[in-house]
Amino acid sequence: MTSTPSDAPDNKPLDFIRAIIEEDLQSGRYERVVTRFPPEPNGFLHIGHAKSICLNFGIAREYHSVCHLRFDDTNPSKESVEYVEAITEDVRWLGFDWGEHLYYASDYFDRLYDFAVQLIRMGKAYVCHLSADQIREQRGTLTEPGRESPYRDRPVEENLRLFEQMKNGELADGTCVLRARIDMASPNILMRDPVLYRILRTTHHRTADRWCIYPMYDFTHCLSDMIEGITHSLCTLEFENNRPLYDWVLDTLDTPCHPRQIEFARLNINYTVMSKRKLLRLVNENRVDGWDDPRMLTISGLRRRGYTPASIRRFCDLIGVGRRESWIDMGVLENAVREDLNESAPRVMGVLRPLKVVITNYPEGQTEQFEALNHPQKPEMGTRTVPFSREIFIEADDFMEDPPKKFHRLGPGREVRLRYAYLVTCDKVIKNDRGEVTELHCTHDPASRGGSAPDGRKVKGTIHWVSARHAVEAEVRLYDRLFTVDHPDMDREKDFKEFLNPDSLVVLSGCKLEPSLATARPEDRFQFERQGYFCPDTRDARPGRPVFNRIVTLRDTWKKISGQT
RNA sequence: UGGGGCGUCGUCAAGCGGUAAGACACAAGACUUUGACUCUUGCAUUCGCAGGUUCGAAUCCUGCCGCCCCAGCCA
Repeated sequence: MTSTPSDAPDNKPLDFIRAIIEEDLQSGRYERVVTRFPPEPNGFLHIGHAKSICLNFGIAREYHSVCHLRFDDTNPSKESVEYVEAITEDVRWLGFDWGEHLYYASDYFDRLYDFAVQLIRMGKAYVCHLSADQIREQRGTLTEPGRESPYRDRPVEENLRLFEQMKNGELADGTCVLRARIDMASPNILMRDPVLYRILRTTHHRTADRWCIYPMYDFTHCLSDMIEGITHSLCTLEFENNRPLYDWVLDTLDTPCHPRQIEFARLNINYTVMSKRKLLRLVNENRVDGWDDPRMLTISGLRRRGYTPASIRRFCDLIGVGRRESWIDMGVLENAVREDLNESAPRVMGVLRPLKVVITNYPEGQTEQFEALNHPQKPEMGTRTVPFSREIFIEADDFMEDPPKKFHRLGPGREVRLRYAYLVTCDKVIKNDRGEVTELHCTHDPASRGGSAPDGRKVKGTIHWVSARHAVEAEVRLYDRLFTVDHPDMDREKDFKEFLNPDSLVVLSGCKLEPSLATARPEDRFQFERQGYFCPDTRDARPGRPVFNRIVTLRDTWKKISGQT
């Protein structure tokens, strides 16, 4: 086999992992590159996993190689097929393909058992009857060495017999464990005779009740990597302490290859929580609408929210990979979708908080069709037709009774352009008994048909509108960050749920959308001009009852100028 | 106070002895029938701190300081 050159763009500096891989290929340490993404099926994938997925599958792609999808399913008490299915779907949706290489650590249970027996035969593992508490107690502390187990020097034959009894279900849960025989005085606590197997009578989602002993992570992971011929085993920083053990197992056992573990910093994003444990709590305690709540940074949540796979890949590309703990600003993620959707999303008009406007000098009963660009910068995306009539809706925010000088929109006596339609001037403000503006009377300039005046007068403001008679009524859901503080799970006293943002979801009903939106399909994404990007909610939208999710807002310079929040 | 890591702009992040890339954010301006997009310009005399080596250091050496990880029969 010959080494395969990377396809990575050479205009960009290599991250430290790709640099190591290049070295390994050049030095001949490895002849090819095989990676793997090894999720435990005990929860849904989130944006942090996407970083790992893009890294592992991305490297495989660059080296014309493969990335295995392997479920690390060694703890049946927390795992289930539902998670396996969700994870599979998410990885595929992100745009990656593992070909034939779908594996389960549980597929290796027989071989793992044999490796354990081998270790026992070598005098490198023993069955320990100490209780969990006793093991902990004898493990020592960060500064004191541990004490050796009284069972440490059991004869090989006895260990073999006992381990077989464990496997055969002759011993109750917790009776004993299989431990590696390494060094109770090691400064690395993980090397102080770590547990390799425990007895666990729980039905496994794949092997059912065939096993009542299950291998631990440190024993399983390195051997699974080895069995699959993985060359570079990429994981997060907290596994750095496990690397000596990873290497010990593979060095001690007679194995044909030895994958290289490389650790990188996990992804942190502010104003959210990332751990599966915390996400699970939000789900279980009904603080969100399930794992795919559009406010959650799970892959399924982002999908339902309307994020594109390309935007998530782009995000992972932007943040890079390194070894320092870092916090990425939520804005970077938002920027990645905007970048993608700005290119691809057709533009439409939708009024979220409608204010009725009557064009008093426009003939009653008349309708005109205006041609609107689907994408002003991309004529190839075509045009559509938008109906106009005497009564329309505009955005309530686009009118101010007493506007400041810099406000370019509508106000009493002010003229504004209705996008693609006419220039209109506000003549009259109608209010209810509470003093709230309920309706506007305007006059249009018939000569400004299409939006520009023949006399060339400049109108600074252009606002969007929807014909009242033709409007599609819809529910629109506006999302904001789930938490009010940048590091919700780093407060010593308060639980992270105390920082949930009560305004993270705002449901608007009675929104008025242009008629073309009546036929929106689940995969469609639109830019509601001047508002943001939106998509139909895949769970709640029904024919005749449209529901749209706001994916992300547009950048809003006016908000900054006016000092709104 | 054991061991393993990490410290370059507000946030990410290049740099690997030759005199601080880029991105986001921010600021100013241009353009604009989306206050969007796009474009232009500005934004670290300085690389956790202190010494040292060198003609020359973010890069090498020494010593401090700060932060993260490890004492699950979780992964």
